[in-house]
Amino acid sequence: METRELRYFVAVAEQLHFGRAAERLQMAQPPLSRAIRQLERRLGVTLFERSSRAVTLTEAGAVLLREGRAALDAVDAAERRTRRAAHGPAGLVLVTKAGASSELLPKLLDAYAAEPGAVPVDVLLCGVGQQERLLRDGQADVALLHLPFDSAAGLDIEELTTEGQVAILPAGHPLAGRRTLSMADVAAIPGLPLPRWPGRDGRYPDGPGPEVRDHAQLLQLIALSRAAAVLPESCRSLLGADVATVPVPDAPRVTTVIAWPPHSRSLALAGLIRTAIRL
Amino acid sequence: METRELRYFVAVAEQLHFGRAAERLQMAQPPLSRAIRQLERRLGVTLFERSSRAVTLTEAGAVLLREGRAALDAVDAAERRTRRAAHGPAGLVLVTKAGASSELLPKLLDAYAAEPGAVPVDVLLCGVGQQERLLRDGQADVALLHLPFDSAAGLDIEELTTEGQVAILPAGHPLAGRRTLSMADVAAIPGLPLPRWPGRDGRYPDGPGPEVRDHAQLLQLIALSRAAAVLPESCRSLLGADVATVPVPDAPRVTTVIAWPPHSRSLALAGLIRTAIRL
DNA sequence: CACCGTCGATACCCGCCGGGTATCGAGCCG
DNA sequence: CGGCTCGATACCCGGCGGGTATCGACGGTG
Repeated sequence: METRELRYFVAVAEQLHFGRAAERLQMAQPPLSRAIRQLERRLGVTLFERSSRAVTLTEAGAVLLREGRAALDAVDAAERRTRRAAHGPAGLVLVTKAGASSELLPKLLDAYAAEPGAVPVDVLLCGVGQQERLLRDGQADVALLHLPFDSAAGLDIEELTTEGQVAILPAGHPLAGRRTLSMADVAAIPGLPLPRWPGRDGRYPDGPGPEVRDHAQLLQLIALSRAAAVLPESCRSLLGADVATVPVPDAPRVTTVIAWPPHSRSLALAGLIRTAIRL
Repeated sequence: METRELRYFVAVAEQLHFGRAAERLQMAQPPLSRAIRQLERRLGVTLFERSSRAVTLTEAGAVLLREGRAALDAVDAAERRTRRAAHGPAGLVLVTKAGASSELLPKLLDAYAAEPGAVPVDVLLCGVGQQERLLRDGQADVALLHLPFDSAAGLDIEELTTEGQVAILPAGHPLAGRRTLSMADVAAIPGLPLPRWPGRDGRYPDGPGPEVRDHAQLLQLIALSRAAAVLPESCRSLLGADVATVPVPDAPRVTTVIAWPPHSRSLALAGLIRTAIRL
């Protein structure tokens, strides 16, 4: 299977529409149809059920979509890492969620920079749930993840810290004076729904809360009395006076881990991980 | 980057010889040279240092070799898993080292077969160190690994059992009567060197012992008084009267784990793993 | 019910690129 | 200095990837 065929397939499988997929691929529709047919014939597998009104994935097609995305990521990673190995021998890219680990990250960067043989570290801030993909496709070398929110499947990890969670409420809200709250309390606050985060596939679950992509967005909504949230304690350091925090003892504890792609073979990366573990 | 280019590159990088690589790829040498040049131009990276006497990998080339192999495995896995999803909706392939887990494996298979909704499980026995690759390129769904010998990098695992190790000696050897032996004792037996197992890259380390690929081979060599070995206790069940065992308390304990590729989404696999954990 | 719009499939054409053969040229050897 | 090895270059050809034009099946609609 050629990567070109895989890219075509993924485009059609995501759009479920040959015309739009062709547009996205900057080509005409007939050669795309033909390429998919050829792929199906070579694999000996039907990937799509087509009618003139709708295109749907078969079971095998769903498997190829998932596996094919991973394979394309691996190819992209190979290309990117090769380019980086050639041009700058130096530099690590660390990715984390915008607005998370605001205490740990500067400490880690400072401590690592003080090590002998440290290389420059670029920090890449991304939306929720993007870290894993950036690691897998070679745009980043190492990530800070927060279990159990992020998935560390297929990555090597070391645990760094564990912390409890606190409820974040608009300043002056009646419940803001409470000593503690339970998850059930927070979920049931009238008029302040919990936000909806994007799932692994980038889609949002159904529900009443506002859709959010990062912490800045969320905090603004809370300050505006449009939402409440439960976040790790360390978020407190970047909160303003317009929100209040209340401990939530029965919320799951959050573990911050440092994660990297398996089989990484870089002295610089090993040094950064060693520094992180010692913190 | 197309997979064709990657396959060409990997062939040349492994042979370090354009002529032989072309032969292996069943093509003529000039188009191969041209393809590699094009790849280098498109990446903007020199992958090989060539002289008319020798071809060597650059640093960037070494990166592309490692990453490219992983990417090709991912593409192969996508193809194989798609075919299997289409043709037989059923069946899991479990891979383990020939001659290992001889007690655990039948128990696991029997217990799983008794579960409601169990699917047929094919058992694939392979040489040492091959399991990880078979999982990654889609030929197998799940593996039994033995830490710390096997590497579980990039796989999801659950621990099943932990056991000590015993020395395996020819029957009648003077040391066979001892209550216990230390690692140092075993390593220093005159005339009975420890065997050499293949490393991650399939090559054998230098040293005096015989090169072995699986346990059957090893046991035969021990019976012939050509080697001694230290193996997990559970190996005892498949030993004949021609060898003797002596516990080695200071040998590292061996953990048997069940391992599977991350992001696996199969009910059958989940059932097998659940059964294994309950054992 | 006939008309039309949508959308994937088919038919057909063209130019590029991947693969072939022949040959060159740089090193190392005897 | 001749000959050998081995990668690079030159040149040719056929297939395939991509384009346009068109068909045909299916629904929605006046």
